[in-house]
Amino acid sequence: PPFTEGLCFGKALVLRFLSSLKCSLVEYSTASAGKCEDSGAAATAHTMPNPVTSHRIEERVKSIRLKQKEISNAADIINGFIDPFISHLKECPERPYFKGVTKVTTGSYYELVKIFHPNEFDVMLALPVPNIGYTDVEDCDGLFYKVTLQRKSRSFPTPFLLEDESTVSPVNVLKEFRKFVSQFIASHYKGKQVPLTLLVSRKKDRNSPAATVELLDEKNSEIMSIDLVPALEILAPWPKSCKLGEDVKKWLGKKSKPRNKSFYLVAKQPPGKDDKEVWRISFSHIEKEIMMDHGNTKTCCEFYDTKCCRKDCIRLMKSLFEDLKKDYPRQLSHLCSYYAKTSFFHTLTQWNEDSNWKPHDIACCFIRVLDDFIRHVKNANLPHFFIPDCNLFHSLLRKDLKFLLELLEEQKKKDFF
DNA sequence: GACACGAGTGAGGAA
DNA sequence: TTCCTCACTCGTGT
Repeated sequence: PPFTEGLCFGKALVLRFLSSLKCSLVEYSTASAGKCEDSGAAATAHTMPNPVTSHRIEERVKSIRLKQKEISNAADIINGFIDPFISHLKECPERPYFKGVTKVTTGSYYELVKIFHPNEFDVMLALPVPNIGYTDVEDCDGLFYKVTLQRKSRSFPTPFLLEDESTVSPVNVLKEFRKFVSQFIASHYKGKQVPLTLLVSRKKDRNSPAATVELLDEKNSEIMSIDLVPALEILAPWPKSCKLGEDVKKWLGKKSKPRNKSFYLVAKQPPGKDDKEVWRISFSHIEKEIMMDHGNTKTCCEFYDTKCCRKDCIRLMKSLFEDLKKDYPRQLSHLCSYYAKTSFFHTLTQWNEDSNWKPHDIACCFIRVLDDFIRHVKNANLPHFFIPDCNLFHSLLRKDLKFLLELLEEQKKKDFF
């Protein structure tokens, strides 16, 4: 998505991020600090933060982790909604076409990298769709697709099709799904005394592929939300433009082999295009697998002495992003955590050895992850992790990128290096 | 073969 | 380091 305003990664912001660690900022200094160096092929020297800053980063990591008690409460509430919802979805006689859905949990909570509070949940409801064909939309770098039935089928739900009886319509699927969610909430909670109010959100992003269910307390304040995303599950091979590079396969090969080779299409349209009947590709399931099985060796994170700090690094990045967005909500409205995640995956691919991510090196590793993100901004190029030719920064305005680059370089000079 | 259920296991927070 | 809880996988029964 395009940035409509210049980004402001000012010194004050990062100061606030660091000062929230309850310590004063101590400048990074190449004179007083050593260098983080990698023993592997990806070796690039990164300036290492001094011990005080390292300590602050370690404390920050501890403070942003989810609390067990909150997780228990949230799991109670969320599963108390999701499980009956999915059962109802599968059994609803009026909408038999939802019978085959499977639950695919995605997003930061289920990737175990959610920070601060367990208040946002993402669940994809995958509809298997055999015998469909897809063609990519021009000028969208392999991110968006049109979906059609390969042959007419009486079993395929007609409410999901356009008048041509062949085009699978994201607008219709989402409309039907949202209607279903609203009806479920109305019927399931009718007459029951529940401490929370549930409603299908109307406030959020109009182009969201989800039916967002908000859970409100007695004062009508939102305490958590669930994004329910209907998705087409395509069992066919991935589109030509999508792939996992050889370096990724080598790195993940020892720990994990993505088991679910299918891919998903969700009802999200490209920004600035008139055609609404377009699907966006999603690899959330693979992203989750990478996040969970991130190690180069099979034993990574399985024992106390094989722990790594990869997940803590993305948690720190997310907390930095959240702090920035809190201070500049309008200017940073288009800055999304997916950029951090994508850049992080590229860093993991380059620094693939578990020895690069020792827990006591957390500060150094975080700087490395942040540095890599800055480099992507500098080059105005952040390739989608699964679609190498798709630049996620493509739609950003040049002047905004230039402005951002200047700020980041100033940032590096003043605070980090 | 599809589905539901439950035991076993891993991840991560708490003490 | 151990214990506990949640989420997930996989085997078993229907």
